[in-house]
Amino acid sequence: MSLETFYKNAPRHLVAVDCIIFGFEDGKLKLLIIKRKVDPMAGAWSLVGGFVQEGESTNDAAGRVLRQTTGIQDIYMDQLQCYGDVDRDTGARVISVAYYALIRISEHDRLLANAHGAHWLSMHQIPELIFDHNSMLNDALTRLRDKARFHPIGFELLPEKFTLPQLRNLYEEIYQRTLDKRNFRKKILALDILEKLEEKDKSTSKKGAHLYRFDKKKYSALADHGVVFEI
Amino acid sequence: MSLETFYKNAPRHLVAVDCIIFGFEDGKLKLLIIKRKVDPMAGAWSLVGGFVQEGESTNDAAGRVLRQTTGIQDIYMDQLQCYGDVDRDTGARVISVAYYALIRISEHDRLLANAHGAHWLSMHQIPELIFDHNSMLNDALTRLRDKARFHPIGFELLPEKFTLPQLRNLYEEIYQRTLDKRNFRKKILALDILEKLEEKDKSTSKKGAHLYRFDKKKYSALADHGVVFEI
DNA sequence: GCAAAAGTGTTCCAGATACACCCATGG
DNA sequence: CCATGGGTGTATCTGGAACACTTTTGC
Repeated sequence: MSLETFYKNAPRHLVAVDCIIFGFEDGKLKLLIIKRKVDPMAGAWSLVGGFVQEGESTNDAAGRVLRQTTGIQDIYMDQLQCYGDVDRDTGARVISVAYYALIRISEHDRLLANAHGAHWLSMHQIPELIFDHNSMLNDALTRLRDKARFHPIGFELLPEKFTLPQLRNLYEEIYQRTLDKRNFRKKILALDILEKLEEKDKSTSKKGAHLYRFDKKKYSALADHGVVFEI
Repeated sequence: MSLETFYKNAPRHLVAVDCIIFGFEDGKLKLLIIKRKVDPMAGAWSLVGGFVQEGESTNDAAGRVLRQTTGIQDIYMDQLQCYGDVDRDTGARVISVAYYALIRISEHDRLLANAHGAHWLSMHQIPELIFDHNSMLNDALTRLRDKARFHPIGFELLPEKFTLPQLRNLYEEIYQRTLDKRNFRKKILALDILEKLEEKDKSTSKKGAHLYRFDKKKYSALADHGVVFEI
């Protein structure tokens, strides 16, 4: 078979990306979802997504979708997996590549998000989503937990300065269980990626909790190599 | 935007599946690869793959490709991830979904494989593969190791009856390090998924090693729930 | 002065690791 | 009888888990 016929005879498909966008705010793990604008299922809740364009990699497509919705770029994003069932999209046969992203809610453009009809909802408020988007979310949560066991990705969700109780709270949200204060503190400080600041955050207690910042160099070294970071 | 234009205006893409097919034979972890039949890169080594057809899910496509090449079905297979770079295939823009499979070499159809120009090569013999197939293989190896830490998938690669030294050997191949005989034996037997047979395999020693078979019920319970199975 | 959250060490236990000798048998 | 790979038990160490009281300060 010639090159021509090999590629020319193959069927072509619509390919989309869908983004599971996690954030952390008010001590809750949240998800950014939108009201779908087009039929079928117009008006229903949906992950943010879009079609992969000609000359655009799937990674780039996911970055673009995220940027268009939240206004930010250069954020943590990983491919989850491809969803390729024939009938998953009731409007047409669409193969979707799902990505999950971790963003600092404080740093994103709320106005832009609102303009796109996007909303941050905490995990227990998540409604029925269109198509297989609830499955995607579940898979993303599983992946997030797996990933967090060996990589300190939790930091991607926090503002630049944060307190240890905040960080612990984040992991409690991710794993849906309480964590021992002392053990958590011990383990996290042992990683030696945190810089303790003089400032305190008194918003949640009279005594105030020390603010920390992570040491970007040490942090990225760990993030790259992968650390055992069981909580 | 109407349903019509939303889906109709979106670009369509060639979508392929590529399979990283692992096997285990003669104490070596092996990979099934073929000589590519079409240009570009005709004659070069390649993973087995094919285009996703209309009305065919990506999972089904991977199953079909595997069946066509090896003659077997109902085997362990998982999606690895999607490879979506624009220029990854030099013949055309093709988005590929990679799958990895674990098969018992003894049970597959060698004649069929040969007819397709397929060859089993052990890991250290793997040549340069086309496109991004070497990356896919590396990613699959990483995934295999991760998966094997918590799921007893190693069994998928062995014949029905196997000896403990064989099983240990398999894990040594997967992890590329030697494992302590006694500790391995202790841990594997503690899982309580093995049935010891009376027969011995004397092909590798005068004394002979006991053959084992795994208890399918207990095995699948573990495989489903996921076990901590650190070696 | 008291309520409310932050911060701090030690003990215990389980599971991982390290390690050396005897066994069975074919040649 | 000996070479070869199979099979077995124990001591040690490390890291995770459990656990309660003191500190600070705004009200």
